[in-house]
Amino acid sequence: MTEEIGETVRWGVQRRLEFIDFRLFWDGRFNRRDLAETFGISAQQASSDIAQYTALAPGNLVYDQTLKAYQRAPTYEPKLMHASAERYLLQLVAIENRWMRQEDTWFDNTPPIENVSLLRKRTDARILLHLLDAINQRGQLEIQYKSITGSPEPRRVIAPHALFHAVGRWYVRAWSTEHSDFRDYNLFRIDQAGDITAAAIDHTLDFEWMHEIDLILAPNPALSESQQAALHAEYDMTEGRLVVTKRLSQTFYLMTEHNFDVAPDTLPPGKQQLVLLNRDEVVNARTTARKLSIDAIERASR
Amino acid sequence: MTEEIGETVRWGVQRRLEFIDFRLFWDGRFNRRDLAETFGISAQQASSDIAQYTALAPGNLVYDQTLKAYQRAPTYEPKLMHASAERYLLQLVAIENRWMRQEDTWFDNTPPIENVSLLRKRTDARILLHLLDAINQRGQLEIQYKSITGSPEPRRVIAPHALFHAVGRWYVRAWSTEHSDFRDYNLFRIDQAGDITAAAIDHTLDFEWMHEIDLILAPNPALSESQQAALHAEYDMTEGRLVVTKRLSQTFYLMTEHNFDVAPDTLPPGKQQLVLLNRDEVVNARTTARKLSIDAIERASR
DNA sequence: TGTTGCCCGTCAAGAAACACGACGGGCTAT
DNA sequence: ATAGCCCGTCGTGTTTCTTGACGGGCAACA
Repeated sequence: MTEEIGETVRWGVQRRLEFIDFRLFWDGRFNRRDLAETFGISAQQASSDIAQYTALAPGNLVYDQTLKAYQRAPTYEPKLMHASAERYLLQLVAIENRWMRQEDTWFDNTPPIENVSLLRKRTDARILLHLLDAINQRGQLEIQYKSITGSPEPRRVIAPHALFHAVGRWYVRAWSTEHSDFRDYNLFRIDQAGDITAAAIDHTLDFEWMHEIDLILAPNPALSESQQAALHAEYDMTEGRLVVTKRLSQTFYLMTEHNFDVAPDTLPPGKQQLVLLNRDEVVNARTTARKLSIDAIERASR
Repeated sequence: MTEEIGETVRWGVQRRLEFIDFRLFWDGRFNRRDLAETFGISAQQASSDIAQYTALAPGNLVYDQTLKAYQRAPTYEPKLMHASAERYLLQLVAIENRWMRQEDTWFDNTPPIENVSLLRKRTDARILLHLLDAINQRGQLEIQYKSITGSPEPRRVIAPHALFHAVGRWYVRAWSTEHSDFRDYNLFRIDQAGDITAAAIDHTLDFEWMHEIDLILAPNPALSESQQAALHAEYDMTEGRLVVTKRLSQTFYLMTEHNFDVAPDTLPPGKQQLVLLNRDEVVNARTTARKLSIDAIERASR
């Protein structure tokens, strides 16, 4: 981004030109005052920035004297920002969920937007920090964990090696010294994290994580023709098939999310829009990798 | 953020001090070179920035001559950034999904992180732009829509008034002129958007959207004691209950997401971790609001 | 029909930030 | 021992920005 327009302009100027482009794109209008206030510069400097932007992209904006604001022109073309709808929407959700503050973004009036999911507990940044440090240093640390499987002892020592996001939750993949096993820990359930010490485990022995498999998906044939066609387009399938490559340990979450773990005809087809064609292969590969991993760990510790 | 430390420092300097804080917090280390390159400033200027940061927070960083990098000191306390774990994680997902570029963030080496969900089609930023303009102008526009219900005519004229996110998808709430009805349209399924004209509908007649209801949730009693306790903590319940207020039209998605629309004992309790205690009340309120809305629209159009 | 207020723009002078060049010190690898 | 790369600092000149002053256009108010 910094080098695209000209090497000559400084970083701060570049950001302000980008701001103009951002506002024109999303809001369709902005003020000299907006520019001056969000960046803490004088009105004169803002004027000169606007002049500079106009020189770069003459057909992008028009000053409306009645509205007292610059407006997006019909011939507008984004010049400095690469508009990503997902990024924009993501920021709005982040604002609504109080993950970011509106002042930290460039939005003026946030459009009417809502997030329907249930708000779970916030993840503690310091705990995440400890986990990341442990991953980078290949270390282990003690955590306090509220298990849903009902394990009575909340304190465990784990050696994490990766983070992942599945079904709306964050997990850390880690070696458990108590269970002599690689497991997934829900970040929301970790209450405390202790100091980091050296870990003895080799993470490449986590075969369920290291090995990947192709999941072959298709629209549920119980759906109507047109419904299947809509899914075909939404998931960008080729010839009625969608092949995604995932780590073995992560296939579990995809199967949960899309109800592949429920027997057919138990649920209405609307709740099983996709079917997993090679389900047995996936499940077998997962259990096999688990066995091989346990054997390899056993051999390594001897 | 801009005003917290000192009114005297300029916006650009503030951002660079924030960058130092960011890197110390998440990576635990940074270089003078990192600072100079990400902001396009000279090494000398970077040195002076580091000196300024050190004056603000003396106990936060230590220069390690062997590593040739500044390191996070044990007494580190965040000074300029308000660390939000969710924001951090969100950015990493955005990078992985190509919604943002790594150069646009302040990350050095992104930690091992993955997103397990199926990648759906990208939302076209220009379509989102048209929808937002229509919402702001209270206008209507023609869209091309791939319906999953199998409607044969893909072109519709809608008057949108809000966006929302549910179960991993984005929807627009809009009046449909063909159906004389307020409906939800999946953003992924909108292929084209036409020009905006004036709309004739009053959005306050969308009773299913305007009216809210309390959903009373509890852990599934079929789960074990400790499993219920874990859910209690994760959702921050009080006395075994979680009350969330949602718009009537949005309750549908929560019921889908948490399988409240499946009869009890059909699924294993692990797939119905929460139960909706006032399910009948919610469903009745929804259908009643729909009837009232249709009547009111009919009266208004006479 | 002025008057006020709030936009915008521009010219000129001084302050602040920043770049460039040059120099010195410390560590590591060859 | 030499080279290379990291850090810091002292000058000097350039760019950016601020402050102050002035003028024009539109809308709301008496």
